[in-house]
Amino acid sequence: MKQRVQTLLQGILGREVVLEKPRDRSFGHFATPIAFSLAKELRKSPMLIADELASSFDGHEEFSVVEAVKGYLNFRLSENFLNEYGTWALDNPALFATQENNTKILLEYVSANPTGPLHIGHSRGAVYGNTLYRLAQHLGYDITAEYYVNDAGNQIDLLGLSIQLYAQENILGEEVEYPESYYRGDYLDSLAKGAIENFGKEILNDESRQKELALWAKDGVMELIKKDLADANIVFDTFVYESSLYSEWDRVMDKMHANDAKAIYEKDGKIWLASEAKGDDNDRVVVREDKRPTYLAGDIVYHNQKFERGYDHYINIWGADHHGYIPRVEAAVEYLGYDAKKLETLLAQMVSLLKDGEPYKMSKRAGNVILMSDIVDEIGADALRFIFASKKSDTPLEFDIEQLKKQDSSNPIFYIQYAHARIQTIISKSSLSKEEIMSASLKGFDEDADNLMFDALLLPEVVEDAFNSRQVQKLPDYLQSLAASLHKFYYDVRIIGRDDEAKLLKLLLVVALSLKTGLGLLGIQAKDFMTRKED
RNA sequence: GCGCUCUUAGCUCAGCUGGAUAGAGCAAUGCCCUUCUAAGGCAUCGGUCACACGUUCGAAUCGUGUAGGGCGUACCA
Repeated sequence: MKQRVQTLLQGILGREVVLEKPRDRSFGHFATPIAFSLAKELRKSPMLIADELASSFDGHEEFSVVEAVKGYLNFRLSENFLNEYGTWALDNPALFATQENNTKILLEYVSANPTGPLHIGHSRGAVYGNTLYRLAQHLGYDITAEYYVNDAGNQIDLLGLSIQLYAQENILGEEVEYPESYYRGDYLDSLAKGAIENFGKEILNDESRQKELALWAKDGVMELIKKDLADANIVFDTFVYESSLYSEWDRVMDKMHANDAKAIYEKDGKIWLASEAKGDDNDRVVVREDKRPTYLAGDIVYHNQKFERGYDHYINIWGADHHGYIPRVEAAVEYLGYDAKKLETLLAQMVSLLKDGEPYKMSKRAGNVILMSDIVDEIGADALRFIFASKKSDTPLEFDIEQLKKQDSSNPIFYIQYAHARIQTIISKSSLSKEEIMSASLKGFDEDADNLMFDALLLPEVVEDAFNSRQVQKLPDYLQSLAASLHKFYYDVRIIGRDDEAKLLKLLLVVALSLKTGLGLLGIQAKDFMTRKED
């Protein structure tokens, strides 16, 4: 809608135009401060310029009003325009707010180590990534959601050890001395029991079999993680296992070397990536003295594989604690001969927790980890998703655990759900048939109704903007304000029994479509009915 | 020390590429259920947009500096 207006304006004015939404709706649907920037070059007052511009819009039927106010040029869209658009949306609900696009995107997110179930800190990146994914799909992008499984390295060995320790203490009843680091949690119980079934009890005391145990257990952990994700409506298209990549390491090193002889070099018995020349703080070790590749080596092979698979754009969503890692991966991508600009790394900032006003440190060792599944059980996946989707992902976030757990009706998600449910209730109580409602026209509304429809039809811009700016919180913000408009309208106007019942109901259907589409993009199902809250 | 990032109402956060009087939710106070679900509506209270300087017709927004917080600064992932 905005786009159409914008291209229209550019056609008429013959230049780029900044279009904004006036704070006060009485100024119109859209406004532009164009006259201010023209004032300087034309050496005329903005008021005068705006007046002249306004008159050049005579006879354009998309607008009902174009007027100059204090130098601003304000536009109001015409009834015909809004009626046509709203009716089209109701006739083509699946197309509403969609676009055509054939850009291929690979989105990697979550990628938590397979050493335990997801905790609350993972939720943020998970919800953020999945929301971006849904937005992109809706906008027509060919997007693939991928999970990189770090099933190699120390943390996997640690998983094996942790299962052994748990079993020794809790199943075999032995005295256990705990080392510096190990994992802890209820999930180890079923893994330990499963291990006994699979391998026999001997494996629990055999230090040399830790790796074997861990490699078996990681699949079980991945199942837990997948279940946590699925319970929050988060699904992946592909999983890539770090362990499967190292066989390609030599080929990838050769590739970098062929592109740039200085990319990789040996020093002190180790192999280094010359990332400093590409803007990193230091060069980085990729193969240690004992020939074991570092984590970076795995990531280089992984990114090479990503680029070989041939996407137009790559998005990684990482925890903010990995931000120092970006330059070295970009350096590697360039040495591999690819355009590092195609790789976009977004950081999901940390979630810090409070308990009774005091900082609460989750520690796997202390066993006080707040699991994502705890929160989903407590408040539901919808509420969890809404909380994280409505916060800007790149600012740190503080949560009081108790408040998080008891978030019920104070969560704005219920406010939005209720708006949708209210519409459904009215529709079902009306004696009018769907056909009668749909044949009405969305014209002749008073100002309040007109504004409500305009608000509902803004969804496409919000969706596009939320994705392009990677600021998914714009969508929940919008839905909340649309729900507020609806609630107010509901209170002010008793619809059933009015002369213009049919077209008001049709208007509400447009609002419902917008709410439902928007919620769907957040991975939340719109509700047609809500049970009354008990006091 | 260096790099990145953040600082807006009592709390949690919005505020789009500079634009019209600084916004929401929660909290606090008051009002509205014989009306399509009160999980709702209305009203009040609450801000030197961390601070300073600069750019501009115009700054919460851009630039520089200062203060404070977070993260990073691994041959850990």
